[in-house]
Parts: sequence; structure tokens; C-alpha cells
Amino acid sequence: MDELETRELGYFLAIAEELHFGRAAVRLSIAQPALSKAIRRIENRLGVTLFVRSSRYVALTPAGEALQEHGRHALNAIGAAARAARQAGDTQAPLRFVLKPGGDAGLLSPILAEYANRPDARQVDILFSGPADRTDFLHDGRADVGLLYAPFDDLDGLACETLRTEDRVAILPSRHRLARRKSVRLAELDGETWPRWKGVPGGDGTGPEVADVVQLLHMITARRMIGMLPRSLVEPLPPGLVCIPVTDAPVSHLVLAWSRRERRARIASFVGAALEASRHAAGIR
Amino acid sequence: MDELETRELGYFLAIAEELHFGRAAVRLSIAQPALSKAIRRIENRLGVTLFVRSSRYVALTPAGEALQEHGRHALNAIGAAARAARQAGDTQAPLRFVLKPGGDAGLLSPILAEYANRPDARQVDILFSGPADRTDFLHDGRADVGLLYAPFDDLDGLACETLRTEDRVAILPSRHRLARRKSVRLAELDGETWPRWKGVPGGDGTGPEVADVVQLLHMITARRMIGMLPRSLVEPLPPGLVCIPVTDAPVSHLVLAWSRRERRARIASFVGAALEASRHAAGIR
DNA sequence: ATTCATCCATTCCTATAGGTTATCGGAACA
DNA sequence: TGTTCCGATAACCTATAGGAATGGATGAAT
Repeated sequence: MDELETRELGYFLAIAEELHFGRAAVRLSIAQPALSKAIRRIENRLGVTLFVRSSRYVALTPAGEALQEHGRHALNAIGAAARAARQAGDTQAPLRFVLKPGGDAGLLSPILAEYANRPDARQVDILFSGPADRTDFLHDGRADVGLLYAPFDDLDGLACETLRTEDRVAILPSRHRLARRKSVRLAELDGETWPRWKGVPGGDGTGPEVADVVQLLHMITARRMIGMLPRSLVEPLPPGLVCIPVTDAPVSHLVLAWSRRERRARIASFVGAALEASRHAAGIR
Repeated sequence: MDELETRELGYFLAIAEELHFGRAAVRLSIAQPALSKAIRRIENRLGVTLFVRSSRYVALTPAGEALQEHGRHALNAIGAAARAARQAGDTQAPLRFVLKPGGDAGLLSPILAEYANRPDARQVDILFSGPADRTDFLHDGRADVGLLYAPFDDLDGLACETLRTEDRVAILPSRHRLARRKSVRLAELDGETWPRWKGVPGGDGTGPEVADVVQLLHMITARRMIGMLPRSLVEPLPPGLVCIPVTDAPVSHLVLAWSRRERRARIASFVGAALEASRHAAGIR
């Protein structure tokens, strides 16, 4: 009936990205006619045209665009399935833990220490990733658990445990009109320039694009914009900046997250250790 | 490298469900040796054993269980991709709208009427589904849009617009000790018997299992349990029951939901019509 | 206009992935 | 110890995916 083979889907996606049969063929290390035939095969089976192709141009049809969108996800899912199987078969496989550099709120080493004490602890590989793609790591199985910030990161399809809840603070230049305040409300920050976060769908400010917290802090110091973040993300605070609690901003959660489809047993011990460590750290403060 | 073919994955899943090569072969309409070879092929490629098989028993290994979980999802995704492509190719394809019988809060016909007025309206197929699987319809592309109740239904991977927000009401037999109250708090309902919702992960009461609202209302009338639902789900209220607002229960949202990967253009008009219709209906009340 | 370069489609051939039937061999059980 | 069940193996077959060469449409260049 449907039967869209993984390989064919990979071929399709390569062409959909290159919009060029020849280049796609090179990338896939096969000959170009094989591609032409494969696409025609898929088109016949699905009963739709995927590409409008003259000898000069290749373009996606609406059906092609739909298949690209859904197909990319499906192919990732296949990859994740294979990875998960391989991983689960190897009981010695290290636990892969993804986080943003500087985004651990000081919890990384307590968590690792606590986990190392567990009888069933295994090696932990730490992966540092860019700002927006830690969720991808979890979804496609490149990592087992990750530290995310809700509601910054998109927790779709992930299960999680909250390690810490924190207010959000506005980060202002120390000369800012509100810099002396004990707290502010969101409405008072209307009209300010906010960052556009690179690659983050919700990060829709009006100001220049920033890729990470360090860049953001530079921009704020330069009085080009202001920012609002969970407090732990900006500690220690660079000179020339102040942070003021925002009373009516939704609280932010530092969460330990993992794929819903992950086998809970593999990571239960780690989750337990992280909760324990964060409780302990909270008690100390 | 990985390359787990769709067909092979289908074979694997069939065996994983049947736990019997012979029966799986029948179900797949192929001969049994083909299955044995396919599984061995996958095992070699992934480098893990998927089944422990004696001549007497077949059982999944941990790796097999992982592959089953992730693989089922991946295969669904492939099916959804194929369906989406077919669907998008056919510009005349009807819009498929899934909802629970009685779960439309009276909005179904206003929505359809409003949508029918739109210049780009197309035929709408209405699908009625059981209590818990409307989300599946949206995820695997059997439906384009659906009416769901948050936080009852799991909105993971779905985009949505809220059509109506409502308090939740406790549904009590009219002789219940709290039946005369104007409102109650959750704590006052402690110790009551709650339903277990069939097939709903969060529906974890202690009482008998119920499959739908009608069953629930019967059970409440028979004083076997009490319930708590969005108000519109129990209107009109059968005799012998009362409903009391629960002040501190999280509000419930009637939402129009669709797959995140859906091409927004296809359904934008319908979403607009639904919002319009629900606003209009709210104004009338 | 004519030629040229580009790039997808077609043709033809071959290797092999994936299927078939027949048979084997181990495990439970009477 | 024979019988039954069930997966693995062996031997063979064929549909098809992929390779190489070629064709043919299209836009650009002179």
C-alpha cells in the first residue's frame, strides 16, 4: 500500500535539499539515473508528482513540500530507532548527557558526583551543544538526558523532572533608568529592545540577533538591548550590568529531560541522582 | 551505516507483536524463512540481538524492546509522511475533522457553517473517534484537525488554538453531602472514588473503569464514584446529578489542534472559521 | 541561427537483495 | 522414543536497484 522505503526517502530528501539531481547523486554516492528512477518510483507509488523538473530547473510541488516536512521527521525517527536499539543492546554503553555550556546552574558536578555513587552508575559522556538543538539531541537519540530550560526550550515529546524553579530577572545596563529598582513588572519593560534568539522560534524580539547568553550580555553592556533570563544563567554577573527580578514573568524551570520513548530503566538512576543532588544543593544555599 | 529499511522494520514489529515467526509470516503474507533471514540481517547491521529464540519460545531482548518502542513510532511517521504527500497532491482532498461524539460543546455546527462561507472552503469529513485516540489520528495523518480537551488530551507535537476556556465542575449525585454547595475545593473531594479512564494514562482513579462520559454519568448516578469534567461535557445534565464548580482545579481548554508538521495553509482557513464561530457563540451566550 | 553546455530521462546490462520450497534439527511432551 | 512444533539452513529463483552510456530538452552565448 504505502511502503515508502527508508532509502528512497533519503534519496528524496537529498534532492529536495539540493534541488539538483546531479549534486544529490554525488552526495549520496550513487549515479544520477538511479535517482531519477527512484523518484519516479516513489511518485508512481504515491500517485503524486513530487518535483516539477525541466532539464533546467528542479522545484518541489506542494506534495513534495509535504513529504519533505514529514519525511525529514520520519527519517530522524528511523535513525533514532536504530540508535536506540544499538544503545540498549550494549549494557556498558555510556549515558550521554547534553547541556548548554554554562547552563548547568552549578549543578553539573554535584549531579555527576551523586550519580557516581550509585551502584548501577555507568560512564557519563557529557555533550555540549549549541543554544537551540539540545532538544534535537534528545529526540534523535544522540543523547539520553539533557538539561533544559522551560519554557525556553520546547519540551514536546519529552518527559522531564524539574530540578530547580527560579524567577526570571531582567538584565539591564547599570545606567538604565530602572537599574536601581528592587523589582519590575513586565509592563514597565514595554518599548525596550529585546533580542532575537538565533534559531529559537519563540525568540522574537525586535533587536539584533544573538546566539548565546555571552553575546546577549555583550549587547546589553553596549546598551543595544535588554534581556530577561533565569537568574542562574547570568551568574556571575559581568561588571556594568544589574539584574532585577521581574515579578510577573512566568517562572522558569531548570529541568532534566529525556525522550518519552526512552526506556525509563536506563536513566532512572541518573534522574534520581540529579533530583537528589539538586535538593541537596538547594538545602546548602 | 544505519539504514534500517521500512519493510524490515515492519517485519520486525510484526514478530515483536506476535512473538511467533510463523504467525507473523502469515500475517505479512510471506514465507517464514524470509522473516528469519530479515531479522538476522537487521541484527547483523545493528550489531545487536533483537530476539532470544529457542525452537520453543521467542522473546524480545532489551535491544528488541527499545527497537519496538521507537520503531513503532518511526513506522507511523513514515506512514504519515506518505499520507501527507498523497493528501497534499490532491488539492480537492477533503479536510478531515476528528472529534469525540458529544465533545463539541455545541460548536460543531457553527464551525461548519462559518467554514462553509469561506471562499476556499472544501468538503469536510467528520470523523468520530473513541476517547483517547484522537491524538493518534492527528499524529499519523488520518485527520487534519481535531477538537481536544487540554489538559485531558496530550497535546504533544500538536499545535492548537483555544476555542473556549471553562472551569471544571464536580459531578455529584444530588444526594451527595456536597450537592448543595455553590462551589468546592479539591481538598474537600479527597477520599472520594474517582474513575479510571480506559486507555488514558493520566486517568488513574481508584474506582471502576469507564470508557466515556455516558458511562461515567451512569456510575455517578449509581453512587459508585464522582467525576470532574469541563462543564460543557456534561450539558445537558441528566436528572439525579448536580454539578458544582471546583474553584481550584486547573481550567480546561477546548482546543482545535493539528499536527505541528501540517502545512499551515491547508487548515488556516478552517482554524480561522473555528475561532470566529467560537467567538460568535461566546457572544451570544 | 547555430552551437554549446547543462542536466534530467531512457536504455540496457548486471549483481544481488529478498523471496520461494524443501529440509533439517532442537525442545517439549506423551 | 516417537511425535509435534517451530525456527534455522540450504538451494534456487527472480524482480529490481544501481551502473555506464546515451539521448533529448532547454537556456545561454556568439
